[in-house]
Amino acid sequence: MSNQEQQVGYVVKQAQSLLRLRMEEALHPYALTVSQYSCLHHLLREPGISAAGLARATFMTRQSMNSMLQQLLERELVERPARPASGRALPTALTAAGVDLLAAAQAEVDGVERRMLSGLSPSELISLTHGLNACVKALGD
Amino acid sequence: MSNQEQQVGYVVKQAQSLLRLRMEEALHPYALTVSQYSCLHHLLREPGISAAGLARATFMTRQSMNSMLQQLLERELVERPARPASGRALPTALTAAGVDLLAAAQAEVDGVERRMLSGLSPSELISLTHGLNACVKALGD
DNA sequence: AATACTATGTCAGAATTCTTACATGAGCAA
DNA sequence: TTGCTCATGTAAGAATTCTGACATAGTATT
Repeated sequence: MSNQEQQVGYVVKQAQSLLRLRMEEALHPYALTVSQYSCLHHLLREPGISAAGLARATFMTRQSMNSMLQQLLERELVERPARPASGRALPTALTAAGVDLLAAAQAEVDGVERRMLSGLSPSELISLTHGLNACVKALGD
Repeated sequence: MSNQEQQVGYVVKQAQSLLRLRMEEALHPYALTVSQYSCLHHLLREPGISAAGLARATFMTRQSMNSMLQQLLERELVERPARPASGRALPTALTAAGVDLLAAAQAEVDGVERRMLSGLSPSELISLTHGLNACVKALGD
């Protein structure tokens, strides 16, 4: 293997790709994509968020998010009011079915994350998180 | 911000998304997508590789890679023989123009990577790489 | 030799996501 | 008030990537 591929950027991409693959496998029984799971996951923690805010939190465009929310609405996993109370933002939240499905799916995804970190000591995990956050900060505008 | 989002998986995704965004910006003047750049980058280090091997190295399907190679062939940045010498694999390599474009683009991308790592000490960088590689290993089959 | 298995390339179509564009509502300043 | 700016939602279309399927070539197995 070429040592150029050991550049940090490549390893970040490799880790993210593999994590996504394992998450896809874990979420398959629940008929959820990783993007859909991320959406539900964030909705549990920030109910009433707008689609645009949700898109920012999950690194998508607001157009893609609205497209995805349509599917989740049809499956009755999320709900939105027909009209905004004020402004244009439509506050989105999980339904009871959405909460239940998320809970089941999250148990699987948590297992994937535990597997990912299984080779790291607590101090190594702290170093990893610290390093990644430093990368995010340095790349932020 | 919810502390659940501080899970390592989320930070990995955040770092990768931001890195991709900065790379897109850096590559825009060269009319290269990040995927195309990754392809050219790997071709420099492993000339004669098959499209399927290239796909594995860049985390895509071989169908997508062949689709992308068509564009790079039309731009005469890469070249492939019309018929395989043996077997089915078509060995792919950079053209002189591909080497030149890659060199210019890589200078920009290297700057992005330096920026990403600018807040890390040498030992922190080693810890980060070590942690990411441990994640990859643990998630591998 | 005959068969099975694996890897590669390719085709067709679907799914996802993005880009571009426009309309609407809120806040702010002149 | 009027105009400007920003954020949100939405629509239409393009671009990218994936899934499923099939044919071919090499290799291994029986």
